[in-house]
Amino acid sequence: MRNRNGTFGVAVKLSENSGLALWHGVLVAGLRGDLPDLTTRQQALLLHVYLSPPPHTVRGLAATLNMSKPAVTRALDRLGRLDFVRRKRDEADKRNILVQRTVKGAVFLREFAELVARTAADIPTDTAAG
Amino acid sequence: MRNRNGTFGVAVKLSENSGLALWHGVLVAGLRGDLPDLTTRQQALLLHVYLSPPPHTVRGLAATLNMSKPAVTRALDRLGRLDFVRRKRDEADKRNILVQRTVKGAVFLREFAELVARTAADIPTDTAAG
DNA sequence: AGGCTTTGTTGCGGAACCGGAACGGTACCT
DNA sequence: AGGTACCGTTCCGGTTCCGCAACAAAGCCT
Repeated sequence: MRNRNGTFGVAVKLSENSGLALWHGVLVAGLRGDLPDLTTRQQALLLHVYLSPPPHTVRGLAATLNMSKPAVTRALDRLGRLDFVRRKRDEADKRNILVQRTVKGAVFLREFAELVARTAADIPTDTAAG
Repeated sequence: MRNRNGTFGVAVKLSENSGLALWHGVLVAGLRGDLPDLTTRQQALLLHVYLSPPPHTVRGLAATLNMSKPAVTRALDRLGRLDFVRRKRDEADKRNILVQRTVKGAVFLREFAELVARTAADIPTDTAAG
């Protein structure tokens, strides 16, 4: 079965109500936990850097994430302070900044992924087939 | 099969990587769309009101969502301005205010749920069993 | 009635965020 | 070398958010 993004695989089955419940559970668990609370844009940026193929430039991120360049710069500042992401000058074109992953960022995302999976496991499927 | 929350049903199967991909996809789609961008706490509050059984008081919400009372009040102000939620004095104990759902809020949440489901459908399962 | 507790709201200072515009640094082009 | 285009950052003004503390209103209790 071919998915819309062009890859192959079995689609994740998730009914609408389950999706809401999942989102709810993860958000609440996130607020309880001591993880740093990131802005929606910061979250999106972080995930995008880790889940989309490089290279990631400021301008590119701003375009695909639909935010202004200054917003991207500031988000990188914050994520950099948290050591979740790192800036590196592009030696080929020294105007560009390449956003790179870090070990600490990978650890954080793995923990977050476990939180999502754990939350999902607690949600009963209402109409299952989605 | 009994879930941790006490209800019955088949658990949502979601591998860790799929969870991250889902979160990423929804966040990015949300930034692109014209939906009002709510704070993490505002999202959590809204979802909690709609997915958890009433009654919902300010103090109760503050406790379960782990945020200060003023933060709840202001979140209610914003969600109320958006007509996603409504305040109602508790006639039994006039100190309390009961947070109630609205039609517009329900519509918004349904659209959001569809977005989640649609995004999930595009994610190939990597190791399927979660 | 008087005092005490509880509930939600508001004031206040501080911090974070956003977008538009201006800026320095780099690349390209003639 | 000079001019132009592009990239990321910084500056600026305005908005939003947060928590703590103080507050009015309502209940409770003797």
